[in-house]
Amino acid sequence: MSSAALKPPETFFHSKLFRGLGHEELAPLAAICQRRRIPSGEQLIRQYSAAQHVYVVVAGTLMIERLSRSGRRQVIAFSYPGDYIGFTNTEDYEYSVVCLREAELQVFPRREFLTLVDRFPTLKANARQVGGNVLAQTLDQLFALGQKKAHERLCFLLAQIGRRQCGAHNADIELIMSRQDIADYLGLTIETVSRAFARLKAMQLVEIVSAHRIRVLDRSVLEELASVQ
Amino acid sequence: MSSAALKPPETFFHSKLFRGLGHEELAPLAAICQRRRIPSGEQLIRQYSAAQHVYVVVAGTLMIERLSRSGRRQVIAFSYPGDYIGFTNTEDYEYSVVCLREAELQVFPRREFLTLVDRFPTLKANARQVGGNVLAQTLDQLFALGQKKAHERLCFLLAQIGRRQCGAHNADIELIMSRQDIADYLGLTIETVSRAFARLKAMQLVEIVSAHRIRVLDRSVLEELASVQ
DNA sequence: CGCCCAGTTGATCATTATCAAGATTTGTGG
DNA sequence: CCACAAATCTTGATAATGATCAACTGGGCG
Repeated sequence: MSSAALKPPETFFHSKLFRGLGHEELAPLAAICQRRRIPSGEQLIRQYSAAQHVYVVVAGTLMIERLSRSGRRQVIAFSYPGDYIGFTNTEDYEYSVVCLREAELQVFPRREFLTLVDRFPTLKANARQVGGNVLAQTLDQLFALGQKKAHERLCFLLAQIGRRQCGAHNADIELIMSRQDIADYLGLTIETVSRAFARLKAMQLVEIVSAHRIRVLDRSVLEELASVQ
Repeated sequence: MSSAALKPPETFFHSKLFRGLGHEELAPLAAICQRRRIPSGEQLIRQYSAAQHVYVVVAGTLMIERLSRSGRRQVIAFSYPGDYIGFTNTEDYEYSVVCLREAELQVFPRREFLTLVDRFPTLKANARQVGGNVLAQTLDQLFALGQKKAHERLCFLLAQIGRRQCGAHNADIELIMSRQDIADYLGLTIETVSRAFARLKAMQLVEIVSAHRIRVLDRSVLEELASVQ
């Protein structure tokens, strides 16, 4: 864990949170920023623990999930580079965060970070927008779970991941998470997820290169089935 | 629509948003606050319209919903006195709001309201908490839709309404919304909702006084089935 | 009074879950 | 690098749950 104060500010450019900021804003941010590397499989945030930090994903993939006493699990989101994590308004985190693929994160003490958010209008506007995106994304997922069939929900996830990693080549979708993770994200079982993949393949919407690599053959139909609008 | 500037500040006390505020904070709030009465059935917010106002419910009940192009509907929340509405971080509302029971609202111009939020730390803390509650509530609903069976989802709604109106007598739950509204909130059909009621009755958890009045007979079991923790 | 609408109940169908078996991938040690 | 074990994923058969279609009930209101 080394201070990022010595790092060039370009490392901040990965997130919407820091878009349009000048050196006078980035410098104090860098001053309170630390770096953290999380190996795959490790937990970053434990549900119900005190919310002391805000994170920005620089590299890797993480999964946000919620467990109930009865042992049921709801996956809330998959986090990619540029996403922020832990920006809750409550005292405690209401979810756990685990690392799916070795990740690198920027770590900010929550209180100091919020102070800077208050001080810099651009940062504040960004934070508000990013916070709004989280709610919007959750509402999308809510719509998918409430109104869509299994194969439509899977399209919803594929389209979402496709949009996220469109910076890469736009042909293949890489599924870092397991079938169980997908099932718990979509409110299904692994068997139903597997059959939903088979169905999309039969519909010639996708080609299943491997269990974790999906080639989209008809993006427009995929988007149509995925649409929550 | 009359300005609330002339009204006594007690009318503000209904919402968490205004808890702990002194006169120096309430006065400028009152200065930008207007009152609005909405008749039952009328629309307060149209999906995708520009987010220009923030509302606080003083009386009545409203329903927040989202419609897709394909005609499917997801009900997102039912709003009771003390709740705020429209406090989005995006440019446009991503949902519609309709009135279920004649409502009275405080109306604040969004921009001016946010300026005051910035100026007053207590108000800011309150706004943050309330905003956090919305996300928390949406995550609860997400868990219910993803992980729970029909009768458990119904318990989730009943427990939620029970908590909201517990200021009243704690015996009966009044359901202002229709069975279709409940169905679209829980991601079910009206028939399944009806059968879920019958099941809870058979389990002796509730008594169905009338279609819109439910007597809870065993709160602890109801809460257990409703629990998302 | 009788219509209309919301809600309920019943019969049947479709979808998803569960249980079980096989296939494939991944990880590990030789 | 291969072989084997373990874990993950897929597929099949069956059961449970919820959706759909249809008929019926009951309360509110002209």
